[in-house]
Amino acid sequence: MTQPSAPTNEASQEALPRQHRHYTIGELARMFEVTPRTIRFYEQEGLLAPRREGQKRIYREKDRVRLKLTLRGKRLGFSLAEIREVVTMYDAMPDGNARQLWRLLEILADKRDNLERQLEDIRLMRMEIDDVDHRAREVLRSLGHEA
Amino acid sequence: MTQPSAPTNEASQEALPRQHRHYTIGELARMFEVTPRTIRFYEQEGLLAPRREGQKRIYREKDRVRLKLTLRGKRLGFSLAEIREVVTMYDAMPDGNARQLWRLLEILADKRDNLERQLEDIRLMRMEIDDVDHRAREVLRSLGHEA
DNA sequence: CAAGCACTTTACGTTAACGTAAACCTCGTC
DNA sequence: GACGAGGTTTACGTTAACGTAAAGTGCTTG
Repeated sequence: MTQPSAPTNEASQEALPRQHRHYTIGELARMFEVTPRTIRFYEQEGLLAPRREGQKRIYREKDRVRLKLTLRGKRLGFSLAEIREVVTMYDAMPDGNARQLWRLLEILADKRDNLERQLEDIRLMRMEIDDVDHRAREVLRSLGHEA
Repeated sequence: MTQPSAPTNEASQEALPRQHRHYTIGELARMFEVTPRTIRFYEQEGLLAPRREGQKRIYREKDRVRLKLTLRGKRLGFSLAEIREVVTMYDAMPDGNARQLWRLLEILADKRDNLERQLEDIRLMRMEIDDVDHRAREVLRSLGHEA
């Protein structure tokens, strides 16, 4: 219904080893179900830095991973600023000075704490949900009996 | 350094069974580390409905629980609108019609899916963090040796 | 009784994270 | 050569979730 044939760039690269693939903004957008606008915005916010081929943005594997991590961070409620802080420090690691590295460890510990609290929150909310679910089914059952 | 004595309302109720306690907006705000403004905002959004005593808002145990659940939901990335949908349906449960109840079950299943994905996200992000942490410590170690 | 604290309403301001629109290139293809 | 599908920049708009400020009410305490 969509692509009759046409060996697109997208398809033609499918067999390549991931490391050497590159992506257009549209491809990435479809992969992660976001809009190109979002991806450009992340670049503007310093989270991505694709190469250019003429005017067009070319994303490499590294960029794809960064986008993936960014979106995961978002789903967990981190702000773009927080995410940027980590990823940029990560990139600056090899030649980073000790102070920066300690700061990074600090941030990481912080994130970890955050995750632990989220785990607890999830556990609790699961219980609540199960409870509400149970009650709702009870009421439905009684409705069925009286009807 | 703060309260020399003064048996405040707050303190005087400390021994009461939870079910009969009531709270001012300021108390709740301190308990959950939010501002009164936030609590009023949640009321405006239909998440809370405290009784009034004259002009002042009086929160009962039920309100406190709702606030707690609301904040937990927020930490997990749910919007106030989503949270409201669940809690209002929960309250309407006893006399709710079947259609509403099915809708509720639907929503709950949805939330559960959401939580499951978050669990996976947390798992993955933990691994990433551990990895970065490890690398950072490695670099620090090497710095120590060369210094 | 003045001061101070906690509460109230009203209303405008702010920030993050994009959405949306306009106006423009640049291909391949019919 | 028109055109449609993708890409680009620039710029203003929008929404959620509050912050903040102003101006007033009511208690209780020195």
